[in-house]
Amino acid sequence: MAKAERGPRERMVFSAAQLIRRDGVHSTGMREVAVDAAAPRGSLQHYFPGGKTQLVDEAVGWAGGYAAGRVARFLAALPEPTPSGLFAEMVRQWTDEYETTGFAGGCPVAAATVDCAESVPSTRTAASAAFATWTGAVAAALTEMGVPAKRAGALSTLMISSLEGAILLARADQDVRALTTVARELGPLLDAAVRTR
Amino acid sequence: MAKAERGPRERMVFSAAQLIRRDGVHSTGMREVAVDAAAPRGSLQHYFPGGKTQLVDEAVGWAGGYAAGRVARFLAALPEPTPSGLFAEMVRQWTDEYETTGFAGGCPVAAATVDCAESVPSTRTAASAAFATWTGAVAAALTEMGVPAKRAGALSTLMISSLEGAILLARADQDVRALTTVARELGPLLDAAVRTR
DNA sequence: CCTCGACTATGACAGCGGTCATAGTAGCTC
DNA sequence: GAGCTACTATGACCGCTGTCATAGTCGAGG
Repeated sequence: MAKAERGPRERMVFSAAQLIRRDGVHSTGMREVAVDAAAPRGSLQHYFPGGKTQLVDEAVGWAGGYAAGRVARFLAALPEPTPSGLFAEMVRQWTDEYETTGFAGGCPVAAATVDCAESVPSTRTAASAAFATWTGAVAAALTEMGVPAKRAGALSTLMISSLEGAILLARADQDVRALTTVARELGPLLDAAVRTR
Repeated sequence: MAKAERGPRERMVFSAAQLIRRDGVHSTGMREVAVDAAAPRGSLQHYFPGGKTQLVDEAVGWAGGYAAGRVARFLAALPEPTPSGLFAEMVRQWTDEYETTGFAGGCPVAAATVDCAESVPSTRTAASAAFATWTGAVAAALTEMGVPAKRAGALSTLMISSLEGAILLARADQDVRALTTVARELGPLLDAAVRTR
């Protein structure tokens, strides 16, 4: 799972994100992260002197950047990009994972929000920033497709909200139906926002 | 916070739901629940021989029933019920709470899903059931408003997905904007599904 | 009064988790 | 080779948590 080429520090951040995604923040131990990343335990305190909080915050930030990067890649890959097409791709990433590898993981940013929003201010801030970079990427993609700037922000919020919620439902039900439903119902609304049509 | 009239058992379930809502499942201790419920610690093992798992499962179930009950009450209170009006009320419950008492709490069912979906099968099932009763109540309300049965199910999934996601965003941002945005953007789509119009 | 069941009250325990302290190694520069 | 820095390696500690065990209270029924 952890790609070997990266340095141990980045591997630990990556592993932390993966484990948080699956078990939540509190159930993910530092030792567990080190083992999963095939990194020495002593490196934790060396690279993350801020302790677990710092590691979690960086994992959340990493996830935000990763999600934004995916949006950009989707946009580049789609032949004729439309809002509904983008959303369908975002949803498909999850349905693909759930159908092939099971319903083990959710969104790490959501997990951090649920577990730390009230207790760890810096993590709450990190989650907010992660959501912001993600929605920002989506909004930029929408404007590039011809959606007026003002609505692009609102629609990106709607897209990511319904995606996050559908992920929750899908994991609870162990069924991708919520995800496919959301994509189908929201598609026409999204495409209707394109300016010249 | 805990209403005094109820018995200690119900108070503990209620307190568990409240604490889980705020701190997540794993960060909520049994002793803490007892204190919050003003219940004796010894009663935990008496009323919940299944341990923490049983308590959490019941708290999740309680939350599902509570959410469904709210839907029914909204429906009865609205003079001329429309899908968008129902959704606006569902959202308003959260914006009201956040604006008056702060962003301390999220949805307990979401918290249980994030923390236990992979590790505690019975809790995952309980969360699925809670979501099912909630979506069921919303779908029933929609059909009563004239939405065709098939779409009512899909729209209820969409409504709850986007509500749950918006709750996450709002908590992370400490700003109700995501909630109000979702309500505004989704309103017309929901009302357009009413059969005779 | 005695008993019995429901409930309450504590204390102990074993496990685990994050963090600190300390020491060791590797590689580079002077 | 001395010395310095970056990184690795462990062991110990302390606090917390869920759970178990045991004992106590209290009210109703016989």
